[in-house]
Amino acid sequence: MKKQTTIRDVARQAGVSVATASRVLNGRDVVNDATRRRVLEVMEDLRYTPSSAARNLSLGRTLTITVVTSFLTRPQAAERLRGIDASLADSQFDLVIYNVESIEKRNQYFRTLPLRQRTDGLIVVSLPPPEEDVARLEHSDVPIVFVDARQNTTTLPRVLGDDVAGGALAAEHLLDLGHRQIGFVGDAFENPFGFTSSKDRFAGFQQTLSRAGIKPISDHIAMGGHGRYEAHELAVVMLSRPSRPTAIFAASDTQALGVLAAAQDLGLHVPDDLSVIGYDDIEASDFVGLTTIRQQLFESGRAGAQLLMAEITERAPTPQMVVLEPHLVRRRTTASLEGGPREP
Amino acid sequence: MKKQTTIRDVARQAGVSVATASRVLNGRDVVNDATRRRVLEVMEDLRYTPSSAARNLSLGRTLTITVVTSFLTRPQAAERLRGIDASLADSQFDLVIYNVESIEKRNQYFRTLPLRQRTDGLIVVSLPPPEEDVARLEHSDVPIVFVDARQNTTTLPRVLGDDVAGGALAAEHLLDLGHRQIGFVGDAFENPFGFTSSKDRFAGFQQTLSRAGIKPISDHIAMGGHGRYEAHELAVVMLSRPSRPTAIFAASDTQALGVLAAAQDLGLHVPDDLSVIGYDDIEASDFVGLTTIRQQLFESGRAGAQLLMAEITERAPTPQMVVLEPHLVRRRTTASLEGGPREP
DNA sequence: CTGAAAGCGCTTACAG
DNA sequence: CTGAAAGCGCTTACAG
Repeated sequence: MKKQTTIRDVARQAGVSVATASRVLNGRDVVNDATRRRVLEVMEDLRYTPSSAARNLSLGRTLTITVVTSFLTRPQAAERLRGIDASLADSQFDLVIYNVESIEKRNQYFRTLPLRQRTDGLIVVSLPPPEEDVARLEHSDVPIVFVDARQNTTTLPRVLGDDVAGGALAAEHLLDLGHRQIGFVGDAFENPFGFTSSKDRFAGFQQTLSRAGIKPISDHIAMGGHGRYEAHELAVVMLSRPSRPTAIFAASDTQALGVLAAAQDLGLHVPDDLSVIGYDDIEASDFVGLTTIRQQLFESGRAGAQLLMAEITERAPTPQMVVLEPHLVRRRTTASLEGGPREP
Repeated sequence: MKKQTTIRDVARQAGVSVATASRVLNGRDVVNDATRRRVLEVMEDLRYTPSSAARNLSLGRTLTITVVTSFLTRPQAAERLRGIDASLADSQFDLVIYNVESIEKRNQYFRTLPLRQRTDGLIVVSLPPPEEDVARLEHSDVPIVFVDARQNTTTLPRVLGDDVAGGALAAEHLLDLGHRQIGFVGDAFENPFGFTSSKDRFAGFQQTLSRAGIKPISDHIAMGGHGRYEAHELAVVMLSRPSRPTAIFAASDTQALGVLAAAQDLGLHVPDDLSVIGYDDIEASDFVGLTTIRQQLFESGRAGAQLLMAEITERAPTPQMVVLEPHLVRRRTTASLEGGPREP
């Protein structure tokens, strides 16, 4: 660990003041051309690189954007992150990531992160803040943007998918195909993180069915953990009953994959014996030909980062909400009730 | 943007010097108990949070670990990242991420990152550094660890999977099942990033076949981009030839999924008409029952982070190499040549 | 146990 | 166009 070369070393070697060296470093145009060249040369020779800590302290900013997200490896989170990254790639900001997989971690971050002068902006992905932290977050010195984190009491800028509309889309598609006995497999509505997607998707779904005069059958509604295996088991139970549904809407593609596995176990052919539609459009869905409702994941990350950059550069709080519409992606796991795919 | 409250505000309000306030902040035990309590109380009241920039400058470190990775959303990268994150979660270090999807970005990062005093340590994931940067990286002030980045000329610490052994495992499995006509679908050996996994896996595979007295048939070797669709097309061509192989080893699970799709297109039943084995064991492989060679992705990230932390805390360069062994994961896409699965 | 003061490496208003 | 100097907010050896 040899001693760092500082701007002072550069200045001395180039025979100028540190002020001038700093000006060259920052590309200020007031510097004499010959001087500038000399300084740059010395920087090159000395392999000088500025200390970001010193610069940050002096400038009062960190040149850092922080993302708090959960379950980094879930395809949804990874894709959103990529959207954020893409949007920041050409900026001068670095991306700091906090991955949260427990309530304790979440609370810790929400409590310490926006307060510390550690970052110039915060993007919260898929983590609704606990009620008691909302006020603090709103009064934070640091601009904050929520992505896919439904929080009704806040006026902070946020990017949301319309889960209710997406659930409705799924129901419409199945209704159009002639289905009347339609099951639902999703996440438990109550969960420690306060995720609302399953609940909202179900709401849109249920509403649409009701409007079509279809009453909910409790045997056709199953809820559990957000995993393929949990969904698999739930679906096996549902599909083993005498009056099984002819179609199932799963609150996520991951769960839909579990439903497909259950159908296979039971010797039910998809889509002839059972139609299945998921939600998200993750990569695996394309692999297996799963019909699904696509969320704009990458887009949501990008939009969130852009909102944040606007807040940072304009220094004006611009509370707003961006809603990204879901779309139906038809593949091979849904079909008309009479058999054989049919255009709805 | 109200003015930040600093340690000086705390000191004044508590009636102590900033030195004492700082000692309380850092949990130094030399402080009088009553004083400590008073200071802590004031910090609470003022909602004081220390400036990391100032602290970093004063301490000469950044409390930051930087990860340079590529293709963040590929399941391999995401899982490795999670391993790193898990290992860092309880440390005081923050995780900064650079996602690289072009050669230009890669070069830029390799050139500027380890030089700047921006980070306390660097983990390079899946990105072999260009030859001309190796020397600089080796003499960097910042500890560096490579994960899954094969670089023969460096002595820097690194974590690697044994791709040659993995390729051999795949070949052995297929040989055990009685196959003799075995195809390969992988990435082009030459690629701008210098990825070597496909090449190494092929080497181990080919070696094992040779030892069994099987000569390579050029019609059974296909290489292209790292994508499901590219692999799909290559496999269709290979499987349409009169003398098609009875088994295919794909250099990645993603490509294996393409091969499975090709088989389906051609009406070939897997595993009766064709055995398929992949590499990686990504989540989707479990979904579709793909037999594959598992890499320890999460483990590799964790091991890399641990090596780095050791270097940072011990301040001693401890060049070493950790090799993670691949394992065969048998599922439903490989079977004995005679038909029907058989224990090898 | 506590305080005054120097120092970390930069930036920038103020003079010249 | 350039320099001397103050300041960003913290830490820590040095005295007491």
